[in-house]
Amino acid sequence: MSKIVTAKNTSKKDAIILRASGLFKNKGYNAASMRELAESLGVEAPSLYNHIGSKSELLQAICFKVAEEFTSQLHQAEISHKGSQATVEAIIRFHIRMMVEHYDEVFVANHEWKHLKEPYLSDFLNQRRTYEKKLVALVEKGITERVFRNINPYVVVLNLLSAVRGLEFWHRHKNKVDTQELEEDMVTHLLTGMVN
Amino acid sequence: MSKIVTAKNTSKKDAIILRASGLFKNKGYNAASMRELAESLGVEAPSLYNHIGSKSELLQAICFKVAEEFTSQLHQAEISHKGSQATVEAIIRFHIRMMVEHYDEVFVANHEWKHLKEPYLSDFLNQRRTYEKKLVALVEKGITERVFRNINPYVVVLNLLSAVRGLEFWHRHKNKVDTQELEEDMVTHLLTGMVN
DNA sequence: TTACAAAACTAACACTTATTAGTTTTTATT
DNA sequence: AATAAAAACTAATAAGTGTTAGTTTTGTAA
Repeated sequence: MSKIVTAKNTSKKDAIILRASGLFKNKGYNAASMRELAESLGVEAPSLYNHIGSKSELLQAICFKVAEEFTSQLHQAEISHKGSQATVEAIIRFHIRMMVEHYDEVFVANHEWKHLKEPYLSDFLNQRRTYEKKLVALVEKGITERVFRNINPYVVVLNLLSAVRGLEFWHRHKNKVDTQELEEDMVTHLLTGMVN
Repeated sequence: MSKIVTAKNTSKKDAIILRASGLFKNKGYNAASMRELAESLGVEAPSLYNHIGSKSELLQAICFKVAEEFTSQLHQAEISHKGSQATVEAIIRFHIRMMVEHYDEVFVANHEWKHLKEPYLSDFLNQRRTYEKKLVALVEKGITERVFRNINPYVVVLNLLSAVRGLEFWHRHKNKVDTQELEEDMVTHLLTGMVN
């Protein structure tokens, strides 16, 4: 009937993935049907297969795009050779920005990764473990440099990741707290609760 | 073939609900099939319907059991007329204990509630909103009494709930951090980062 | 041992799912 | 205007879903 509308410089595949992110976030991967996705794009379900290979490919695209962005930003932060505190702050701010600007994709990567098929599931979990380990190492380094307090670095990383993930709550209370204020408060609190 | 085995003082329905909690947690509500649930109980799927009404009834039972426990504990804490700080501490500790002792059920209530059917979905969300509001009010009271710092109470509650929910991460790192140490560290950190 | 109820079973249904095949329409290029 | 490629469509399929009906087995009490 109609056609899939794309913003300029984005392929139709990208348009589909973007819609899938919102749908998967709202209903969960399994409850979201291809018919539903197609309808939200103004198209019949089989038409999608002119642009994509399968439903699970959509989930893979979302999860690995997010994982890659976090991984590459962490890499940038590591090789920037700033101090430990500035590095951690940059990472926190990046997490917050991702959570605000790419909420749907990050949410899906956080909640629906378990529906990835092998070998993608193992791959994803490995990337995640690696990411967490690097974060722990970064905090440990800061501790030996006496930039950070001597708190169990696993607990610190757990608190950092929990706090930014907690922005999911905030997304349901947007009106209550201003965005910029939230970001500053959160960074300040997380850091000054941690820095010597 | 065989029979559903129950611990003493628990009905077969309760045994099914307990198994369903683990299954729903691991695979998600939609991906978990009744045949799978039945198999894990050593029984054929239709046999389950001698004890339960429907699949969604299982989800309801899990979600509302958890919601009720949190609600009633909050009520107990409120009428105990301890100081604001002691009250908040009791609530945090209860959250942590629930997360440790009833991980599966709490996880399902946190992640799979969106698959509840109406009117249960609205009911659940209302209970949740009420809970959060009471928590905010409690923090506000502490602020006016100058027991707590003057931080945006929504942000404080957000951080509290995020932190305890973050124990999901810890469940995958159990070996790295001792349980008791974790609880004490977390309470101390959350409170002394908040108390005057 | 007989009788009754609880709880298992098999078979089947109605429905939804992702996906494929084959065809027609649309779009772009010569 | 003719042609080729892209992308839509309709129809259909195989697999999986929760659930019901009807039947048989199991456990319990008289």
